[in-house]
Amino acid sequence: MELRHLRYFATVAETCHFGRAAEVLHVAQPALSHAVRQLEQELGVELLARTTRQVRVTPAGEFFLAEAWRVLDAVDAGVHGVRRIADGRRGLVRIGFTGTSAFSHLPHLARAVKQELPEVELEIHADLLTPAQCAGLRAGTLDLAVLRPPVPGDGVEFRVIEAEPLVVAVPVDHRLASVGSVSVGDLRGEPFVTYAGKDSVVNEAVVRSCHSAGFAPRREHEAASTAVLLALVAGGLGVGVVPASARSLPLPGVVFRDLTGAATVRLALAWHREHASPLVRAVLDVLGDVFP
Amino acid sequence: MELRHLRYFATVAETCHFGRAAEVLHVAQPALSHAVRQLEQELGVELLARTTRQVRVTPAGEFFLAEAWRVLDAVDAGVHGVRRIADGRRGLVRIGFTGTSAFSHLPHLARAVKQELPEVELEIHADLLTPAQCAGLRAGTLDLAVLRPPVPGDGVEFRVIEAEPLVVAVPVDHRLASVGSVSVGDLRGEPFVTYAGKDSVVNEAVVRSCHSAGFAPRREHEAASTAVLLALVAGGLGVGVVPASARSLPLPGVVFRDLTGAATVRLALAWHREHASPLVRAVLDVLGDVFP
DNA sequence: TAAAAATACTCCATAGGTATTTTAT
DNA sequence: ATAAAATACCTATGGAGTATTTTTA
Repeated sequence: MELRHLRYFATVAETCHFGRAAEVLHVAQPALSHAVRQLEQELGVELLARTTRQVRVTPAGEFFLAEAWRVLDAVDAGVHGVRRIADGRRGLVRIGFTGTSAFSHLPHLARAVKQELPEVELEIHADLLTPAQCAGLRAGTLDLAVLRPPVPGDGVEFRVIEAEPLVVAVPVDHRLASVGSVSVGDLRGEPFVTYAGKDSVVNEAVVRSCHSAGFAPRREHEAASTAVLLALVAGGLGVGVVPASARSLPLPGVVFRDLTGAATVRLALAWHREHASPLVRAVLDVLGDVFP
Repeated sequence: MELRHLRYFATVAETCHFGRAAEVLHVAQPALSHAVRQLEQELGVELLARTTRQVRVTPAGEFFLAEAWRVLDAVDAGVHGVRRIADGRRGLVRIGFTGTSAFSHLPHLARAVKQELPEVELEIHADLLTPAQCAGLRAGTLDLAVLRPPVPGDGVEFRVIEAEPLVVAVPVDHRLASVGSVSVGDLRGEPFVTYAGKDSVVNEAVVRSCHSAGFAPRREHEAASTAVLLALVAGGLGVGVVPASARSLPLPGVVFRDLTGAATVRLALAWHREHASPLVRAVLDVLGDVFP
C-alpha cells in the first residue's frame, strides 16, 4: 500500500464518481479503478460498492476513508513541520545566561522570541560562568549564550549587546550605604566578596579598577553566583562589586551604589560558528532588533 | 511522496546505517540511498547528515521520524480496523425493541454483545411497534429488531426467542388487585386500556383471549407505548392486558396479576436477509447463545 | 586501509495511458 | 440509449538491482 492508494481512494470516496475523481487527480479513469481495486485486494475488504451507474461507500469504506484522511493530514503536517524546522521557524533553542544577565535580559529576550518566532521553544540555562558557556557552545549542548567577552577563539563568535558599569553592593548598615557618592578609592581596605574562580571577567575588571585607584582589593570570600555573593554582602561579610544588572535581583539587607572610576564590563550574545543552524540564525536576527 | 519513502527513511533513521536498514527492508543499499535522497529533495530538508562512515539524524529528521511513525502506525491501525469491520468484529449495530422488550431483554443482550464483541457499538431504538421495526429493517435504518411476529414476508427473517404469557395490570385499589387468581373471564365488563393501532400483535391476542372467554373487550383508551398504557391504568382509566415482560417496568399505582386462560405472545429476533452484514451475523450468533 | 555511502548503468515491473467492452438505469 | 465502470492492451517512467567509485575515520 502506498499513499497514492489512499489519495485515490479518498478522492473517489468523496465524489462517489470515478470519472470526476480522475479529473481532480489528473489521471485517467482506468488508473483509478485499478488502484482502488488493488487497495481493496490488499485489505481483503470491499470499500466501495459500485455498479456501472453509481458508487456507494460501504461501512468499512467509511471507516477507512476517515483513517485515510488522518494519514494524509499527518503527512501534510509532517511536511510543513519539518520545513518550519529546517528554515528556523520552529524548534528548541538552548540559551545560557551568565551571572545576573538572566534577571536583567531574559524577560525582553524571551518576549521578543515568543513574539517573532512563536513556534520556537527556549530552554534556559541560567547562572553559568563564561568558560562553562563557551564549553557548552563548543560541545553543542548550548545554542546561544549571553556571556562576558573575551572568549577563546575556537569557533565561538559573539556580538556585544551592552557595556554596563560596575556598581558596589554594601550592607544596609555600612558607612557607604548613605554617603553622597562612592568612588573606587572609597573601597580601599574593605573586605571584598568576589566571584569564584580566577578567570571571572568581572573579577578581573574589579581588580583592574582597584589597581587604577592605587590599591589591591582584599578578597575575603568567594561566591559561585551573584545571588550567593549578594547574600554574603547582606550578611555583612564584605562589599561586592558587581555589574549594574545585578540591581534586577533586589535582596533585603543589600544597598547598591553607583561607583565612579570603575571599569565597565561588556555583555555579549555568543554562538558557535559550526553549530549555528538556521534556527539559531533566526533567533539571532530577532535579538539583533532587541539589542541593536 | 509515498509510504515507501517514509518506511525507508524510518528504518534508516532507526539504525543510522544504510546497509543494515537495506537488509531489514530486503532491498539493496543504493535503492535506500536513492529513496531517502528523493524524500529529502521533495521536502527541501536534510533529514540525515551522512558521511561515508556514519549517519546522524538531524533535528529536522528527528521530528520527521516521529511524524513518519505516526503515519505508518495510523496506516496499520486503519488496515486492522477496516478488517475487523469487514469480518463483523467491529462496527455499529442498530437494534429496535418493541414495547416492553427493551426493559426485559436489553440488559442481557447488551451484556452478551459487550462480552463477546467488545468493539461492537449498539444503538438502541426502544419502544417501536412491530410494523415500524419491519419498515426500519427494510429501509436499512435498523439492523436487528426484537419484535412480535408475524412479519410481512418481504426479506425480513426472524427467530422466536420467547413465548410470554399475558398478564393483567390493574390499579392498586381495583377489586382484582388482591383476589386469589385472575382469569380472562373476570375482566368481562371492565374498561380496557389498549395499545394504539389495530395491527398491534398484543391487541390481537387480547381480543382473541376475550373472545375465547365469551366476551368482547371494551376499548376505552389507547396508548402508543407500554409506559403510557400503564400510566393510564395507574390513573384508574381501566385495566390493561400486557406481556409479562411489562413487569420489568414497575409503576406506582399499578399491580400486575397472572392471567389464566389468556393467549401467549411470541417475541422474536428479526433481521433483513439483504442487509444482514457479517457484523449483523456475528451479533446474531452471539444472541443465539443468549436466547437458545 | 577498510567500511560504508554515493554514483553509474541496466532492466523490468508497474503506474498510467488509449481503446474498447460491459452493464445498469 | 447512454453514462459510467471494467477490461484489454500498450507504453515508458522509475524503482530496484549489480558493479564500481568515492570518502573518511
